[in-house]
Formats: sequence, C-alpha cells, structure tokens
Amino acid sequence: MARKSTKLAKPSAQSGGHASAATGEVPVSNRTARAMERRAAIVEAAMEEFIARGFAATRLDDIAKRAGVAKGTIYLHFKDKESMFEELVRIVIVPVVARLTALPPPTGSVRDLIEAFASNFLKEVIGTRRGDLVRLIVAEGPRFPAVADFYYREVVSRGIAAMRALIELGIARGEIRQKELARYPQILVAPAMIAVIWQSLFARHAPLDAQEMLRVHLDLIFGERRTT
Amino acid sequence: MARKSTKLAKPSAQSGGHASAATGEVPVSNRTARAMERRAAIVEAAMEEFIARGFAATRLDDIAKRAGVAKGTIYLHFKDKESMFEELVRIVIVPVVARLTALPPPTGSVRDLIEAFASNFLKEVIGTRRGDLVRLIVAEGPRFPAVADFYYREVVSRGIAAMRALIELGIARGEIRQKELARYPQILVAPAMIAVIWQSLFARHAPLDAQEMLRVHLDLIFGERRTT
DNA sequence: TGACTATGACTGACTAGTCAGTCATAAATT
DNA sequence: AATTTATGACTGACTAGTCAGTCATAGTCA
Repeated sequence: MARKSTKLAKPSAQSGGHASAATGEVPVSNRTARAMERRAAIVEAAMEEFIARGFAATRLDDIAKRAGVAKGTIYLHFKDKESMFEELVRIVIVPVVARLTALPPPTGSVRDLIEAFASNFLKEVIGTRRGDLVRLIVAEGPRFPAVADFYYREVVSRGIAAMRALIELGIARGEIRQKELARYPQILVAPAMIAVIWQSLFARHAPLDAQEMLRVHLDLIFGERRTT
Repeated sequence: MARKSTKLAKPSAQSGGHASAATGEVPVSNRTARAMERRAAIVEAAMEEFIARGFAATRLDDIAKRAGVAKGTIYLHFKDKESMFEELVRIVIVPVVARLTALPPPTGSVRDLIEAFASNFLKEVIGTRRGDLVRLIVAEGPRFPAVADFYYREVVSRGIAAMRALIELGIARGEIRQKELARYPQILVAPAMIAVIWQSLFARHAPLDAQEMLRVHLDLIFGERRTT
C-alpha cells in the first residue's frame, strides 16, 4: 500500500499550503490558532449540513469539503460522527442560552421583561440558523437521548423555570389574571416555538409575522396594551 | 399491531406459504383482500420504523421483517423508499383529518366546540403513534417538500382556517375578547402542538398533563369557566 | 540571521461494511 | 398448465472511519 502519493510534488503550489502567502494576509500565525479556526470551520460546516440533510443523510465528505479540510482532519477534532453531532449541539446552544439568560434587567413591568425576552428570541432564534437547529433537535432528539437530555436540562427546564418565575411575579403584581398559567409556562412559550417551526416548514407557503403574533399573544395574557 | 397474520397457524412450515390450508380458517380468501392486508401491514411497520429511526436510517429489511413479508413484496406495493414514505404520510393523515374535520356538531357555545375539538385531538393525536408522525413530519419536512406541501395543504391550512372561523364566531358572540386573535389562529393551536412534541421528547424528563394544560389555555382565551 | 532538524497537523486513498433495489425462482391461484 | 404473486439471495453504489505518508512550522544551533 504505498499510499502512493507523493504525488507529484504538487509544486505549483497553489494550494497545499494555505494561501497565506500570496495575499500576505496571514492573520493567523501559530498552529494552535490555525487548529481552532479549522475546528470552528468544521462546526459551522457540520451545522449547515446536518440542518439541511439530517444526521443520517449527512456525509462526512461533504462536511469536510464545505469546511475546506480533508476528511481525516475531522477525526482529529471529533471522535466520530455521532459525538460530533452531540458536541455540535452543545457548542451552538450554550452561547445562545448564555446570552438569553443574561439579559433580565430588573426594570419595568413583567410585560416589559417578557417583551424584551421575546424580542431577543425573535432576533436570535426565529428564522435563523439557530432556529433550524432547534428544529433539528426536535427531529433527531428521539434518536439521540444525549442530545435530548442536554437540551432539556440546559434549555427547556431552565426556560420553563424562568418563565414560571416571571409569571408568578406578574400574578403577584396583578399584571396577569390567570393564576393557573404559572402551572403551564409552556403556554407562554408555545407560540414562539411554533413560530420557529413554522419558519422552517411553511414560510414558503404562508409567511408568518412572528413579532406581531407574539405581541397578540402577550395581549391575550396581559390584556390589550394601552397605547403608550 | 396486527403483526399478525400468518403467524398463528404457522404450523411448522414456517415457510412462506400461508397457513390457510391447515387450519382451514381461510379468513381472507381472495387475493385482493390478502394483498390489502399485506399492504396495511407494510404501512403499519413502515410507520413504526420511520418514527423510531427517521427516514434515512430506516432499513427496508427491517420494515419487511416487521411486516412479515419479504423485501421484494414491498416493491410490489411501493415504487421506492421515498415514495413509500410520502404515501405513508398520506395514508395515515387523511383519515385523521377526516375524523377531526367531521365532528363539528353545530351546538352549544364556541368554547364547547373548541373543547370538543381539543378533546378529540388529545385522544387521537397527542401521545399516540399519530403524534409521533406529526413530529416526524416536522423532522423530515424540509427534506421532503412533497410531504411538507401535502401536510400544509391538507392539515395546516385547513386547521388554521377552521380555527379562524371558530374564533370569529366566538368574537361575534362575545365569548372571546381579544379580536386580534383571529389574525393568528396559530396561538390557539400552539399549546396542542407543543404538547405533541413534548410527549415525544421530554415526557420521560417531565410528564405533561396535556389535557389540563389545554384547559388552562382555553381559560386564558375565554376567561375562567364558571363551575358548571 | 540563516540553516538544519523535529514535530505533529493534515491529507486522501483505501477498507470493510451497509443497504436500496433487482430478478431468477418458487408458491399460490385460476 | 398458465398466470399472478411472493421470496430472498444477490449486486452495485455508497460511506464511516483509518492510517501511511507529507510538509509547514516551531525549535535549535552556529
């Protein structure tokens, strides 16, 4: 098996190396930085491919091509396809949760708080690649208990708890009438989730103004808003 | 269910032949009936497998084994794996829609109507194999435009229209306050969809009393119900 | 500073295995 | 016997994962 190769010395050079030379940009210098960049490229490419084709139908060759690396390189960063998928979810989800979690500025009414939250969710998730990831988790969850567990633990249970706290505050302050709502924070969140799914599946058939829908939903919970 | 067939009798002759002779039961005699039975068994088996593993990861061999037929038999009924999946969705969805559609007995309040609808949905879909199918459609939809189109056309758009009509009636009768709700019937349906997904993904982590949640949601829309 | 060596990140041809779809043959039915 | 239906061994295309070999870079020395 002489791997062969050697191939033509492939002098021409263009490649192999990274273009660094020609353009002279050479921003990344040391190896580690380069490796991190590649890892990021792989994660990005993998997300695109998994979202587009689902786990089983995604080819590692395609991920490699899209990331601009050789297939073997993927295995320098991830154990196998499955754990790549699981890590991928973590890598992408964690920062989103962090950002979404870190923004409760304890000011104003509960409705304002929730509205701020919703507006962020709208911007960060609905209709974005991130939203597609959520759909992907719904899709692959049953086959990846690890992913479903992670998602439940890190996103769902936290989100539900946070919403419940907000609802209880709203009830205490008299902003929310329906006391039972605290038992099912899912109701508060449901339209946002539906919006995520709708954008992935039906936007082409019937576009949905998610922002407006969420506003109407909040009006339903808090009562129509007086024109400020 | 109904793995059925053949089995029982199954003398020893495991063989392919059908036991018909031995027991003399010969329930289904003519070919067409037999063929229909087999087709149904294939559909049933395929649904189980697709739900459990997703489209790409499902093996036709497994479907055949589960259905109790040879792989080749599948190809007597379906052109290929892809069109089998598409037909499957139609075959399973159509009767559900028919049943769900056919039940508006024009009696009582709008809330009663919606409640009847919800209770049916609860019984027929949430937490059942059918609910899993819905999740599967959400999962595979983007890769099967034909399925997404069909589902939008036959289920979503009809459902939205029906809900909108109901909401408008409720508004006209003074049962529903929020007039804007008619613009987003999705809000009315969202908790039910969330319940479907929740049961597939998170029931093991945190069971959800879907019926109670839907009741709370209707209370939110119609106002708390007086104890009848 | 320039030349020489050591390192390990990277490559991609290759292997072993999987699975959709076929078709020659067998079984059942007429 | 002729015809229709069912079977399952088989094929060929495809792909996850491997690993011998390459080469850009970091490190060392003069």
